[in-house]
Amino acid sequence: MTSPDWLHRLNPPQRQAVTHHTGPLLVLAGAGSGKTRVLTHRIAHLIEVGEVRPDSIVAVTFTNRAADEMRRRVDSLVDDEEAASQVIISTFHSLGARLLRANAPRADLDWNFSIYDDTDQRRLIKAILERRGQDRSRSSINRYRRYIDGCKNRGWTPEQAQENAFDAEAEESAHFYGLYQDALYRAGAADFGDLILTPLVIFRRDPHFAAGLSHLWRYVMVDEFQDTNPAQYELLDHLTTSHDNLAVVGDDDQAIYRWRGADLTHILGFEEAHDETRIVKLEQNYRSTSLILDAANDVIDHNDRRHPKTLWTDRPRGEPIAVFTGSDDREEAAYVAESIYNELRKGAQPADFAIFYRTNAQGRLFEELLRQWGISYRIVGGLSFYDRQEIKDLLAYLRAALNPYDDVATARIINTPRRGIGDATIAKLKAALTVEGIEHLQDAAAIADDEPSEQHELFSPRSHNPAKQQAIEALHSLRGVSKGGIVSFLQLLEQTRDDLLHFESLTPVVERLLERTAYPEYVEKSDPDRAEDRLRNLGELINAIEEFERDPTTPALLRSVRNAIPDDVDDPLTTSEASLHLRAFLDRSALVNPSTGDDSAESVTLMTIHGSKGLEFDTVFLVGMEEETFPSLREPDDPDELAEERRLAYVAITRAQNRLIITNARRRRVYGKFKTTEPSRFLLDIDPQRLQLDPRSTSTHVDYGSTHRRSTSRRDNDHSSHSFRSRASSSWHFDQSTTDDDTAFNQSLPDWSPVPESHITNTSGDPTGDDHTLVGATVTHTRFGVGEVLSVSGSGDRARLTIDFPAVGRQTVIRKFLKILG
DNA sequence: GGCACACGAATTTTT
DNA sequence: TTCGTGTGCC
Repeated sequence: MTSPDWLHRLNPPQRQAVTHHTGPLLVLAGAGSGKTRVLTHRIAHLIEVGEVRPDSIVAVTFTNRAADEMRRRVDSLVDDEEAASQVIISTFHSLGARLLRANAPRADLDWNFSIYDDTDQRRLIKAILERRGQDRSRSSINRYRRYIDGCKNRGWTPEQAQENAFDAEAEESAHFYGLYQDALYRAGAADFGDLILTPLVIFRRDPHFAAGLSHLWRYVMVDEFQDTNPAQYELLDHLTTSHDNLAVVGDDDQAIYRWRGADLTHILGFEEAHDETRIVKLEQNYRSTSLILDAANDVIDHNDRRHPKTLWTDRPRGEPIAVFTGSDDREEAAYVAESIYNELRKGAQPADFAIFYRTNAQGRLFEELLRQWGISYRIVGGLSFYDRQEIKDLLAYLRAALNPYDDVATARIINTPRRGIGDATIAKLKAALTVEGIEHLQDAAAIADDEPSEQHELFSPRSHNPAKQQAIEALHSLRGVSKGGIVSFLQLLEQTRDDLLHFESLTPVVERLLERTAYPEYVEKSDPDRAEDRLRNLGELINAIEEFERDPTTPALLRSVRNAIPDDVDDPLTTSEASLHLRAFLDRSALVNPSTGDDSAESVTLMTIHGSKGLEFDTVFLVGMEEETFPSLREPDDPDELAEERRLAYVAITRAQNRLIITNARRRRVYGKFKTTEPSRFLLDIDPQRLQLDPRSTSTHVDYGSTHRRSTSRRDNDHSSHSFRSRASSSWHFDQSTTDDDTAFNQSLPDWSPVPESHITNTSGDPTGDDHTLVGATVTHTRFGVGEVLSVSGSGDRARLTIDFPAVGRQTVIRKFLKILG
């Protein structure tokens, strides 16, 4: 077999990594050094040169986005389409889910087990605390949740947790972990941690099983290896028992998941743990200008305990890093929005821009301001589509139908929409769960629905305990609305199960469910303000299901799920076509969260820094660079925590290809109250030579950048003024050709009203003549409603219209976001 | 049983 | 600011 023609396009170390087929391989890949490139090319090389079976290659990532990206690139790189599709590319969690789905009985799980996300997890913990009469405050729930997750990340079962508990508190927590695990078991459910831990437990118990799997999957690759936690690490160990073909790629400087149990020693000690490890260092950065790279190094240099490496680039020095300090967080956001707006006018593409913040909550303001400037954006991460109330409700119905043991799902929707099952009734149902033979809410509901005589026969002999007897009688005593509600609820689930048996596709099942529950009507009545949005979400869920069923990769997925079920399983709810679809879809919805907003390439990206890892953008705005916000230190004295925040800053900076703009604000609203801030130490770590203060900064804390040292320090004492005087520089987003920006800012900054018109007309570089024909027209806007046009600047789709909306007052909106009624 | 209201608490980061 | 929880009333 000859070398593929793409081999010469790789640099020497990349080529070394790609052509290394067997034995352990550690690729230390600096930011922007072609990490994904190496992984995908190595897969192609294994197939095309090594003549390795494609289905013996497993590539594991941490995020779905990374998995999707890798899939896309492998597909385009490998000539043989069929072969490419057989390579397993998956996140750790999806891989775990897949293993469990195919081997549910080994873990003593029902085929239809549910996957609990952290909301479900919290609800379950709360239910246990409730049952035990313990404190069920949020902090208590979170404490247990953190503890349990921590154990699972370490690969500890409740027994191991007990063994590792060295004080009373830990013992108590470990005990609770056991109770929690029992409850999960009874609910036929696995939480996220179990997706890793349970396969691990199977492997430990049955090494032959693990060995068999490792014979099948002979080439294992791991992306972002620095983020593996001990459980994942052990899982990899089992998967490679019969060989040591483990290729890991990572960068210790980009380890940002310590809080999720990631352990840096895995990558730092890989060489010692694996004999004859081949180490390849990728040190040439192809992404960023040298100045950006230097700034990143300024920040990361403060960390010790790193793999020694020097990242270099032959790219030009590039533009200085712009720094802007707003007088408050709103001004900061306005600055970013305006800067992007100006660049777009000059012909830049929205997709070139990204805004990175430390916490999701910071995104809101940027969202608002971008919308005001008529810039389309998308938010990646944050509350996911599948986290929305209406979506979770509908999925809970499906889960409760598929898995009657799933009490968290059942409890969620037993009275949603309202059907007369109130707190008192639910308390009666829960009270009955203490009786043997009644394990689940749906059992209890069924007893309430039954005739008393039958039940007495069934349960009386066993429950002499008067309290239990009483619990059952309480169920039987239910009458009227409550009883009716229970009857219709059970009927609803039964009908849905029936549909699952009789339909080939999931779509009609869900449509009929929506109809039967009258959920849309419920939304309209209970939440008229947001009804439109929420109904659209429900529509999108149906679309997502349809799309899933149409997806070309779905049949293969379904086949593997179906094949895993032995022939002697004849439960129709497990084997029916629609239920197969449902399980696969639920798994996916639990593990994948799509971005929200305008998802086309035509939008600016907003995300947390964590979400940005692995991505690159022409221009990056790194916002909120203040102490407490970033770094955000829970334990201010914990050096490890600070080191991780520093790596986070490093990740953020190295995402930028050509331009980096760092912003912060002098004061910021936290919980609705203003707090004054200090600049981030990470900003101060950057050599001022590389920075350039944007002259529009209304104030600044310190001397960033030598050019402006004098003028800025003077302004330090000038907190009240919003004007800016220092205009010496021509930073990239400052259009010097405009004449009265000063006035514009002076007018616009003191009050935080929508950006005034004067400002907008000023920034239009080449006025094309305003389209006044629209003045006086009636228009509608999706958010603001109907309004009347007061004035227009510009023409065409991009024209900016100032409109009087009776509902929200005066707003300036881009033409293309409006519908003109006449 | 359901609703409206007031109060208090809370935020990293993601599968 | 926004969320969830608890209270009191119909």
